[in-house]
Amino acid sequence: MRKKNSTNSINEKYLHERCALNVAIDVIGSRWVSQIIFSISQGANRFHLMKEELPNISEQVLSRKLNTLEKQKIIIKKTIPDTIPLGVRYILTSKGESLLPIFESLCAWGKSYDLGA
Amino acid sequence: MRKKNSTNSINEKYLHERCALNVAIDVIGSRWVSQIIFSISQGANRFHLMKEELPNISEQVLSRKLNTLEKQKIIIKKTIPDTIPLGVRYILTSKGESLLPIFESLCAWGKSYDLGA
DNA sequence: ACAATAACTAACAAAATAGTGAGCTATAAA
DNA sequence: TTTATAGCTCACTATTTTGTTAGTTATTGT
Repeated sequence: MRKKNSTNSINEKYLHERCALNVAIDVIGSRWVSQIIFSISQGANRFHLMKEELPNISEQVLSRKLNTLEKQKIIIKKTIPDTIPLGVRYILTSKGESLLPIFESLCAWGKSYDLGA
Repeated sequence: MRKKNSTNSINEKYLHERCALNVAIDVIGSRWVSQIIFSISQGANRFHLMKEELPNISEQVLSRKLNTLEKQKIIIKKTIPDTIPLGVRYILTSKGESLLPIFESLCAWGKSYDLGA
């Protein structure tokens, strides 16, 4: 649980108010998140498919990240009718989709950085 | 100190190898970092100027972030000759500069997200 | 002598994030 | 009846990141 009045929280709030850049970074800046969004965009849009795509993630962590992304309206969770056991599909919202080109820029940046350029 | 063989570290490495996007996110995804880079780009390129720009940051944290950014070759530290006490100026490398347009995209994204669009 | 400034670092504590292992619901197939 | 699948959640520990407090070096101004 987050402490509402820790300096940590206060600073987070300060940065969010200072510039929306910090809001964006708090959304995409934690582990697995960008990879999950990318996986969904590539069709790995169900829990078990993501587990295959990201073999090192634990179910608990995957579940937490998906819940957070849902709260942030980056993804929407839809149950798939008439499936047994009941299936769930995750869909990117337009907000989520609009991150994809930014991910491409970051990826390109990271590649040239890796090469020491 | 980081533990080299924690699952945490192993997963970090896995993600870096998987896609350079994750490298980029590890660079810009921690607190204050984007704001520091932006401040330098705007001319707040000395320790005491950054403290003014970011009144809530502690000196220890600022120092740590600057050292990390230097190791990552995002910034370069230069002493200013003939200043007393000795001044230090931080300069963005081309790698650092090339983050600025990405920050703008993220900022724009964050703004529309804030508005609930 | 003492305070002030610039630019830190060290030792530590607090908070937050990431990961572990078990368990749950429901159905159906072997 | 046990096992399997899908999609989780709970209580917990480990690890990492953030923040706190005090102190350092060197020089000038009072």
